[in-house]
Amino acid sequence: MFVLEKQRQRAPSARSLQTRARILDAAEQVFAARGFEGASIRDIAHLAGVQVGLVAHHGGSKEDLFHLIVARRAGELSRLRIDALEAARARAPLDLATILDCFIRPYVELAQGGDPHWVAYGRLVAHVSADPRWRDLAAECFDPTAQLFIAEISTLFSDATPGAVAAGQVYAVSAMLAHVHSAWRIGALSPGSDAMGLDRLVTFCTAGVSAILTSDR
Amino acid sequence: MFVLEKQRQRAPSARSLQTRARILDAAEQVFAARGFEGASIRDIAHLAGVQVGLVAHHGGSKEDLFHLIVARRAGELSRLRIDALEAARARAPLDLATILDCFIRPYVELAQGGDPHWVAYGRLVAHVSADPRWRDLAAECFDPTAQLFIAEISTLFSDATPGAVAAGQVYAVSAMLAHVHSAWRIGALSPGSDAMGLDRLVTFCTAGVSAILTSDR
DNA sequence: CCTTATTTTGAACACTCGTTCAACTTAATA
DNA sequence: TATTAAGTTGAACGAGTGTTCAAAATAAGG
Repeated sequence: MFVLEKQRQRAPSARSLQTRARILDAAEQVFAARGFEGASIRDIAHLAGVQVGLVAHHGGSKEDLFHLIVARRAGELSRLRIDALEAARARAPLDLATILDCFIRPYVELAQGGDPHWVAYGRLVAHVSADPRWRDLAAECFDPTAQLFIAEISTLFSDATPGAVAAGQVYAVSAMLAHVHSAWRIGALSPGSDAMGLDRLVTFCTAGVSAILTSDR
Repeated sequence: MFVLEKQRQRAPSARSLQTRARILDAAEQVFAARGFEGASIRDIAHLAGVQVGLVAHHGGSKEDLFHLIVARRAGELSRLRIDALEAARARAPLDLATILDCFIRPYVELAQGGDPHWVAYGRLVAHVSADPRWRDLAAECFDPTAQLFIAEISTLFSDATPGAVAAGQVYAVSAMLAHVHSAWRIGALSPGSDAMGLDRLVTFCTAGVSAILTSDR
């Protein structure tokens, strides 16, 4: 899984870093649009404007590249969620709605926002979450933060089963992904911010999780 | 999309029907396990024990075959859901929990039951629901029944926005799929029936939908 | 500036893919 | 039973796949 790279003897040139970024961005777009199997290295190379061989040079194997892309923005997403949680905690004692809002809102706003990078990354997260093939990758990139929120909820419902809290989190995450991915099913979605739908989603998740955790003891 | 077949002049032989069934069953397994892109006609042919050419003969193009497989059991799933709804209506006036239970329970029990056909079909439904590529197919196979349940919920919450009811349905379906597909994330799942987890799922969905529809007016 | 590590090219390799089809076998119908 | 529609085989087709690599271009470090 992890091979130790040969140590560099020279700093990478600016052009090399730029090319690498173009390849990773292209991979992000293509993986998001077509999924892992549907994406091809040649599509990625073409979108990045480079030769096919360069993709392997900068991204390793196709699986390595996918891993790289998913891990690249996971940290920032986690940071936004945790920052939101800490900011909310500084304002007032945390309740369930606030905790779930801090977890859900950053993802939805990024995935539905104007930045194509994050829109693509949002789809990528959904792919990773849906396919058991990426179980380990999801565990590596997203579980730590999810565990943190689970712990926060557990302190709020101290007599709830750990399994019940975990179930609530999984259901909430699935609803969050459906909110972004299956928006067309719900109705014509106004482009740009859709705070009203987001509030509705948080309402749904809060009530659902609350019902699970108060009936389970 | 639809080409009219040349009219048959002879009844299909028993062997032909048997072969066709083996191919469709094999396709169901392979599509479910690997997704549309990941599945190969050769895998399907090998699992069915036939030559690659026969798959095209009985199933048409790969996309035709996928369509065929998804549509094949959609009717029975719908019938189970609608029968459950009518049986419940005959017992007592319908409430939200009962309506959602009638929609969710047949799918979960089939997808988690002992029949490999339905286990595979459960994964297939998740694939179709997750990928916007199958938007029309999902609309054809699953929307009519979903609309029926949405209408039932709407009569219960007469002053709720249609969009809010639809959102609740989509969130509930996503939680249902996550319950079956991401069971490993929630915890070690006891093999066979898991009625306790199913009740928890219905509790979650009922509370979530109820919260949406009573806060939205 | 020179050396040489690194990046980039361009092409090839060894597959797998979905689809097609002539030839052969099976079996429904008359 | 004879006819012949339908089912089945086995192989090929062209296109596309991820990956590899020698050679050329580039640029960092001495």
